[in-house]
Amino acid sequence: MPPRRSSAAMEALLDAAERLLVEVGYAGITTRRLAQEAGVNHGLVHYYFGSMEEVFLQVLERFTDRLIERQQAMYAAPVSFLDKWRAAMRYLDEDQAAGYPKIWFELRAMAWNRPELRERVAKVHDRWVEVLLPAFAEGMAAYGLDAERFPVRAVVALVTTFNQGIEVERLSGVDSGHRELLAAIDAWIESLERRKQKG
Amino acid sequence: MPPRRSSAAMEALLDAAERLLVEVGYAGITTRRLAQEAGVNHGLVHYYFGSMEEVFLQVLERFTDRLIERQQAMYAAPVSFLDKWRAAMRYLDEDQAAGYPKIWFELRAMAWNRPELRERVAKVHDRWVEVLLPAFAEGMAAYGLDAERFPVRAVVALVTTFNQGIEVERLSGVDSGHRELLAAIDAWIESLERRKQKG
DNA sequence: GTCTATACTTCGATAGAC
DNA sequence: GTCTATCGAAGTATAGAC
Repeated sequence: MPPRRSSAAMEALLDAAERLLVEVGYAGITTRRLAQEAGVNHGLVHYYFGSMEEVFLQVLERFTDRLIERQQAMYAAPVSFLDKWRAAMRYLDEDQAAGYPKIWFELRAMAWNRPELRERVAKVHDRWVEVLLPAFAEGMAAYGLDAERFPVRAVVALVTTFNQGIEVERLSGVDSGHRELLAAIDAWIESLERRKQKG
Repeated sequence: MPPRRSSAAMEALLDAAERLLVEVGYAGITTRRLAQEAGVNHGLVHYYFGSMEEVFLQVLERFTDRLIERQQAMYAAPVSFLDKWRAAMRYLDEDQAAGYPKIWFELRAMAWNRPELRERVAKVHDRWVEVLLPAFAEGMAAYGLDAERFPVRAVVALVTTFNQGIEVERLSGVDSGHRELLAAIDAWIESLERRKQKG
């Protein structure tokens, strides 16, 4: 019977799975290749996880746990909304450098065809929205934006969708207009911040 | 030697591939399953296409050709920008009903790990942007929006990313804030349209 | 053009030696 | 816990009958 808590081999396999998601995508990961990447015997994959299905489930679980943690930490900082925004946009590039968007969207693409995984992805999104909602409500109030015409829920939906859209485009090798868009938004929020400090 | 032009069996296989992309995703499509779904013998898959690789390539080619056609037709109509926008947003739901976003994003997810396919996806995006750019330039000018603070390229990037973000969220079973967001945008453009007709 | 039969590979998974 | 050996199923692809 495999241990319920982590061992060195288990962690090595989960780490290897993330690397392979970046390198070859979920469809290209086999038990043998996974074991090779992790530097362990392929028999251990089944010893520890029982099936590939379970491997992917635990990869998703571990990755999203960390994702939520980072999201919460980012918006918990007691700084201006502009600074929170800029920190979040910085993460967009740092995450890309670390390969996180590839990992995340490979897991999500896999989840499109597996209800158990999709449910988990939807829950992670809800947690993300829960973090963004109060931050943006506060920000919009501070900047005196009309929450009647642009409900916070709508603004947050715009932010999550545009954020994911940027990442999806990048995964396809597209980044046309991204720089201009991020610059325009930054300048706009900055102008709101200035107006606030003046008035 | 297989024919270069289409035959009934070829079309049946390409149609079947699209259905299977919706039903099981690209990773679940095998030659045998594809042939079964198309109602033809699995030997024909290799007779006509030579390999699964080539099947997917032709599915992508055919699907994106049609996609570009529809995009061009939609924005070519000689109607107000508001009407174009509403037509495009209507397509968002019609396409979903037809399963197109699932097909499209399955192909794109596959392309994340295959440079030849990714290049094609990037080209399709460029064509999309080429359609949107003049339409939005015209719209922004008509509504008197400041193209200095919000460059057309930035606005178009916002539209493509938010559009794809909505579809990606839907594929994960998420649609929180989508209704509110689309309603807010529609109301905003409508107010611009009214202001234009008054002044 | 269409179908069957089959070669060959690789997969997930298990059994059992160590 | 780790490794080797192996099973049975399923994959791609091809050869050849019809």
